[in-house]
Amino acid sequence: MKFEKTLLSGSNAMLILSLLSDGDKYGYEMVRELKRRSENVFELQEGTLYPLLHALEKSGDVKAYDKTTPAGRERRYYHLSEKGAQRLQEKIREWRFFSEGVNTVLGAAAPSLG
Amino acid sequence: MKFEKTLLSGSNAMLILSLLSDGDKYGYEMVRELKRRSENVFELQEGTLYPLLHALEKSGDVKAYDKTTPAGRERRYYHLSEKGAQRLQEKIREWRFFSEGVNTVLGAAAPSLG
DNA sequence: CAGTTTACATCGACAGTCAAGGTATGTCAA
DNA sequence: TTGACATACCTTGACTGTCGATGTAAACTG
Repeated sequence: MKFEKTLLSGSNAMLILSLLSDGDKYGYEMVRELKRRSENVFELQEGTLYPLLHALEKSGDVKAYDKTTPAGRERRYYHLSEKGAQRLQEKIREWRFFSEGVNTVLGAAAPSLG
Repeated sequence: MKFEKTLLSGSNAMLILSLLSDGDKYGYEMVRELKRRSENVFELQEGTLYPLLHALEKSGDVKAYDKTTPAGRERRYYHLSEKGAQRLQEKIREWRFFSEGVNTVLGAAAPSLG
């Protein structure tokens, strides 16, 4: 099933931070992990992810460091900072507030929603 | 409480259609009604609403007609078409699918969400 | 009769996302 | 060893949705 990409707006940062709250990860890994965790609902594009990671790094929500695998492959890992963890909690609150608001409006018009 | 405006992206059309599923309404009315129904969570801007209504009219999801109040005030009412009603149902499905996806990802990282 | 509310509308700017493309290296099978 | 594919990072230009500001005009209110 597909849904409008625009629904995603603003939630990607939250989802990224959420992934990182479970342990340090590198970009490419996040794309797969997000897809896996959401049961294929979300397919984060790299063109969205990398600029987002850079922005999160700049704002201090994540810290980046490089690491090379035994095989010799370079990876850029991201670590959730204390600030980022707080930001995640705030975003989760916002999300719940927002989604409940939507459901309230929908429920008012169509009580059979469930 | 505030939340990122960008979270709204894509959901406004659904909310508008939802309002209209409850009966014909004019623009200005929708702004107040949405605010009321969502318990002040959503404050739809007129600069967002009117272009959106025009787009929905163009796509055939709503039909517009003019009506003058006894007081002499002109109003442009919008009526949800059959096509619009179907579109609303589709958008609601998308929304539920999307929000459940988000909650799944958040839940995986923070099981204490409940 | 001045100020506020109602009512519709447009404009320029901005943020988030995407598709497409670019670079480079490791893996694996023919 | 060559060619295809997966990994891994990144940038660019375009598009969409929203916002804030602003405009216009009529009706209500003190």
